[in-house]
Amino acid sequence: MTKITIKDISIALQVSISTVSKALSDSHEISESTKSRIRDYAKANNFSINKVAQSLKLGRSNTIAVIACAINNDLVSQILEGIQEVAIESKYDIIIMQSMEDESIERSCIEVLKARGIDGLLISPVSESSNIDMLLNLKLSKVPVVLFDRINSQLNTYKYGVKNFDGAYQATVHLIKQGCTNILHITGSQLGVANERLSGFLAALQEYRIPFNPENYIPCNLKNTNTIDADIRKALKKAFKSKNKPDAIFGATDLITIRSLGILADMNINVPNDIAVIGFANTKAAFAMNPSLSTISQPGKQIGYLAMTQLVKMIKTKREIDYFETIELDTSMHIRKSSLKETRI
Amino acid sequence: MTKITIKDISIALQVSISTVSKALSDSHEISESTKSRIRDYAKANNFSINKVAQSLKLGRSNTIAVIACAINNDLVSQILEGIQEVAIESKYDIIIMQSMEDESIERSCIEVLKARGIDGLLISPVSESSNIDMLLNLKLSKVPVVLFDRINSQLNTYKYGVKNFDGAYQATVHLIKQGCTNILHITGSQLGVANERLSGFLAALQEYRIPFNPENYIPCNLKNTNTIDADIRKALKKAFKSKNKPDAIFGATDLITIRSLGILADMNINVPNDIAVIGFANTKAAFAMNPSLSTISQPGKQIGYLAMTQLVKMIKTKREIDYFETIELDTSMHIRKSSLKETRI
DNA sequence: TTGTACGCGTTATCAA
DNA sequence: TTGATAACGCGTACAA
Repeated sequence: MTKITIKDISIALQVSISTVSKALSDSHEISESTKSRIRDYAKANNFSINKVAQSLKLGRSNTIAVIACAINNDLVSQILEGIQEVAIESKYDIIIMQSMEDESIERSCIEVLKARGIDGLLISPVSESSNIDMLLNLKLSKVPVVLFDRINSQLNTYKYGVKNFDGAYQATVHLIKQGCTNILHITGSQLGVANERLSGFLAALQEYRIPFNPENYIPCNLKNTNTIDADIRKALKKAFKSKNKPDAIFGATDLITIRSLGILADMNINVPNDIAVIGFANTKAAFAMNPSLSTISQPGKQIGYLAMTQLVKMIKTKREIDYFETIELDTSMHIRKSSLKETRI
Repeated sequence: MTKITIKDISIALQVSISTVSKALSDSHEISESTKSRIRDYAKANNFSINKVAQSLKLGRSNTIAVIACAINNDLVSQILEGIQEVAIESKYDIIIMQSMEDESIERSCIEVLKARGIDGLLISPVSESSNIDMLLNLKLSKVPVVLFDRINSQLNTYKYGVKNFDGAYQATVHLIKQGCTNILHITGSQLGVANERLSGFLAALQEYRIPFNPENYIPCNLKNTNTIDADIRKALKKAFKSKNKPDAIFGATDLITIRSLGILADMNINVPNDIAVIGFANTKAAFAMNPSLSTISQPGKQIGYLAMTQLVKMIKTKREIDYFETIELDTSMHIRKSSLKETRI
């Protein structure tokens, strides 16, 4: 048994190819009787339409693509959930790809997708300027592009992310209100959202008249867990050797914050009493940490939902769009045990 | 600027379409001079070939698809890494989809992929018998299918997973050697790999002449974290109220084990002294738990690598294959603090 | 070395 | 209500 086409059906049923085509798309031009004959035969021989030919003919594929830097984190999976929800309602197929934080992989993803004729692209770019040319080219080819999460790209289009400044500010204020005055900010050296989070952190310090010690700014190499761990461990060792020991950590990402917690446990440093910990994180395991991890979390599913909804809208209104918005949603703070000084309970 | 085709190039350069086609695929039939003229023009106008038309013509798409039940877990992301590695060398594009543990979503994924003309499919099926008909149909349409992770499907093809029995056996023996005799096995009610893991668990008990208390078998509803948490919490409460309290937990999955750890912390039950914990898990955060989580982990990347390599091989040798293997790799045990009774240190 | 002509499977236009 | 035909963009015999 091999693939069967509408031509095969037309021969078997002694009708024309166009009749079959119309019947299968439930055209009003075809009588109910022939429609059902054709449908029955199609089902019986489990015919499935050749979408490749269909795409070629129609000039659209009913497919959108998502390019994320990595899909092995909770924020991205939550975003994908939101995207899928819209996709199912709106009957779009989704292609998921990961750029692995690498501009050249990102480039080849975009190339492949362009060649494959997607109807729209959702992307969280590797960096501020990565593959701008390609994305621009897509836009010019009438393929709408919407950004999510990493919304610092120079590309002019719709962007969906969160208020990184505010989230960082709130987290820092929370720590300060716990009595912390010597807060480490562990972050990434080349992270798109790092600047805003740093700004929020600094703003909170300033607000409460807490001097900022440049040594407390700790950028890590986010390449992999080994480099992250090494950088964190080194910084913590140094910090705890100094005269005025740190009393809190504000982590800029999921991974940074979680690894910090593990390293502290390994160093036998008590959290939250010796040092409080809070950080940006969407992990579902925050609750399962010990102490349970306080987090600033992002409305991942909603980001995906909104971004995809906008993309679909742009696909359907083919008209050229020159007006764009950047939507920054609120983060939410989840205070658990890791940032609650026990004297305060 | 809109999309440009080889026809456009042929007109601009005053050559025939076929010359352009041949030139772009570096045919020896075309002179170097025309080749470079054509290539230059193509690059200058950032031409990208229409893969839809190409697929239609060639009858293949140079694309393989991966269907996982969910991509928000470390095992799956590691498997995807392995797959991507092979894909990059062998120049295949990858489409990733998730079935969300739902047979009907799985079905529509397969339908879409079949219609879209993929060259091969890697799938971790929702259940033992889910969509067997569709997968069989794909195979009969000469689209090779390779299974990974959930290799209990009735489909007859290559399958790549791990020795679940052995992994469970080792974990249980480890607990027994720590002095545990009243071990809870928390698992999933409808999990493809659950039976083998249960068997390994029971075999270890029998080996060490430890009677099995049926109450210690705790199947959870894996639908979401709420149902999992509720089931675990209920079971733990009950177990700790009984005369002979449990002294260990062997968790069947990532999520189960991690949630158990969190719930225990929440119940103020000391791990590992009150109760030791070990479980199947590939999470990178095991280290960051407190106590750090002992795990049985799977060689995810290798599973992906091998499965994809086999798939590519099957795609290239178009010949009908009727001989298949099931490859079960070794798991590895990582003993951390959660399963080490302190009296033993 | 280059060009002509056909077909992949589908939809759409127009005629019957 | 149905059918013949052209076209989507590309690759490939075959002819020149």
